[in-house]
Amino acid sequence: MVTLAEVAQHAGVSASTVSYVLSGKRSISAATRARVEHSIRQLGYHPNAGARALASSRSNIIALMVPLRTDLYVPVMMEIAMAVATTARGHGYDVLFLTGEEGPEAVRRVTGSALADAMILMDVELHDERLPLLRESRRPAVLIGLPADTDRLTCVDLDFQATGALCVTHLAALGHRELAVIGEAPAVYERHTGFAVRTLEGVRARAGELGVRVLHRPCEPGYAAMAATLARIFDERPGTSGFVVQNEYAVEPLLTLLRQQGRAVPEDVSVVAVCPEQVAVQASVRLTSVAIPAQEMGRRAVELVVAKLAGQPTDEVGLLTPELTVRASSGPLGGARAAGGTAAGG
Amino acid sequence: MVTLAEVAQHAGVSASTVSYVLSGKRSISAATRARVEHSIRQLGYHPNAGARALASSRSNIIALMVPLRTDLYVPVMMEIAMAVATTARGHGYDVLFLTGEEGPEAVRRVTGSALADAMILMDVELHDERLPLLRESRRPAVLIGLPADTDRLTCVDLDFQATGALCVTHLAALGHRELAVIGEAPAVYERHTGFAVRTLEGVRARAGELGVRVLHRPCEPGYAAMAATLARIFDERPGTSGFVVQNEYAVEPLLTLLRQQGRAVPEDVSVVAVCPEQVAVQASVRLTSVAIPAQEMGRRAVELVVAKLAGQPTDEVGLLTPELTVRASSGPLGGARAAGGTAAGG
DNA sequence: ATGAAAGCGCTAACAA
DNA sequence: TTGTTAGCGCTTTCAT
Repeated sequence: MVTLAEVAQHAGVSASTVSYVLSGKRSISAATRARVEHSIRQLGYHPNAGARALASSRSNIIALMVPLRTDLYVPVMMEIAMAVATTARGHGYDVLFLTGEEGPEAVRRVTGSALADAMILMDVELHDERLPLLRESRRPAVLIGLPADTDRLTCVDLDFQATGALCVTHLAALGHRELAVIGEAPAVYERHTGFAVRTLEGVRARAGELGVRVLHRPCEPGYAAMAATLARIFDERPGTSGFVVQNEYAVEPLLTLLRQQGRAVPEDVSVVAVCPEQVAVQASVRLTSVAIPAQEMGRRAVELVVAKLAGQPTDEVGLLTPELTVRASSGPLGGARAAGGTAAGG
Repeated sequence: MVTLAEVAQHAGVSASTVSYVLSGKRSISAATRARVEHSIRQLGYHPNAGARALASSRSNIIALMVPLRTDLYVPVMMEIAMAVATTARGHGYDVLFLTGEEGPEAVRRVTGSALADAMILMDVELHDERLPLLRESRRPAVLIGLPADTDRLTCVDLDFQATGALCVTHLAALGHRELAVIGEAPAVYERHTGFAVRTLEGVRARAGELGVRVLHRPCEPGYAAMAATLARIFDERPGTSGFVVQNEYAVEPLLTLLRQQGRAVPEDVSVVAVCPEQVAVQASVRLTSVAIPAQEMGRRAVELVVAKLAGQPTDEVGLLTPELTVRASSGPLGGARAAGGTAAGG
């Protein structure tokens, strides 16, 4: 293994000079810098990560805790993780991949051993067990998701409350008075996952303001579960004409079932989804949707972490504003069928 | 930060004793061990990762390179990554999450800096640029996927050649003589991804042996692409009655389109998928499928890496035997419709 | 069964 | 602008 000392000798300078060429923490004459850089390249030198971490007490590693659970939509998790990794590399950091498996203990282990300089946590629950440890620790942390108490915590998330409200506003404007929310799997609500709960709050608040009725039904993935859920909804509220779907695994089953029941989308029934753009666009009916900005969330989380590591102050909570894109799955209540008819607005 | 020296002082022993209690590399009297362990717990000591790595030249980190691309089915990548992470933790390793973005350079950087003790690579291409570097490097590496030349390389993968053959055997046994393979996106073949190419080889070889015709069509994700692909297939080979689908994004579009065209599954057309079990079970028709053992692959990769780190010899190539599970999407050619009729075997 | 001490390769004062 | 040097916290020989 090539060491810094060897580079120094090869370039005919002292070790510290090499170190400073690398870190840029003091000015170096052009000639010296050139010689050192040449030696570095020629010898194929890479600084030893452990030694560097020990001497500088900085590992240049950001830990990312991803949920072990599989009831959330996996591509979103992955997209966030990818965005975290690429953004982190752009700032000179590597990413340590931790699963939720270890639980709160992982926080202790990683901060205690100085394995990582900072942490990013995904899938935060409203009353997450890891938060007390995070607050104690003096290492920077950023949450992707919003817990109940954000005191001394930095968070990034889509504004799901606004998202829920936005969906209702859209459907109400089209004349729909009875809405159903197809939600995540029951387990997601049972463990009080922030985004699911907040969406619902947003939906209910806006529905109250606009005087529309809302029925909420969690839903397991798959066709069978969706069929049962849908049957119960129309049983209980036959007049339901608008759906808000926050469950990627339910989107296609819902569309297929509606089709089979002879309910045309969007002529008879409108559907608005909260999902990644790819899902909305590739569905069998192009979906009116609020996109989940997974990349943006990952990117912002890293940028906040990096800012904190640089000692810059950051906001506690950074909520991204939802944007609703109208596609083919929503239209006015009682809108015209097929081509030709110009639908009258609600 | 609590250091080993502080623990030693607190327990009234020397630093080396504490170190040996931690590593178990020499025998310690029960009394001493108890005192040391008590001090460790009381002080909340965690060994400093950097110092440990420097002194032992082992970081206890395994690097995992995941593809940046999004044309492969993401949940499989994630499941592998999760399995790698949890298995690694079980062996005392953490996982560094690298995206393909950096390319071959990442291999150099990670091995050169001693950031990781070993590497696991996903999404290996037949002639992968990273392989020469891996062979040079004296650090253990395991590939998930099978390159063209496996010399001095350890690989884990599903036996996709056998998988392709198995699908054809199943369909041929049911009497189907004209098959179509719905493949991954064109880009996957263009970059010579091993698994896609090998499946096709297996399909063609077995088809040749059994005298059935095969048409292969790559397919972009989404309904529109699938519709076009399907039209071309029936146009070219109207007698097609068996489908092998190796593209998770195409499964549901295919089933929906067949339904819309009035082709019943499995009475008119049989479908066999190569996909994760979850996809097969949750599809609108429960799919006869060969499961992709993502967890098993991740787990085996780590176990191989750990064995190599321990200096144990390992096989070069470990191929998992595919298993075909018969579900509702495949049946005899010209099989009976609906309930009642007992289908005559092919 | 335990201790003492020499590094591991690097960073960052302190000196010049 | 550059060099000298004292650690960073741990592992591991060498002693005892």
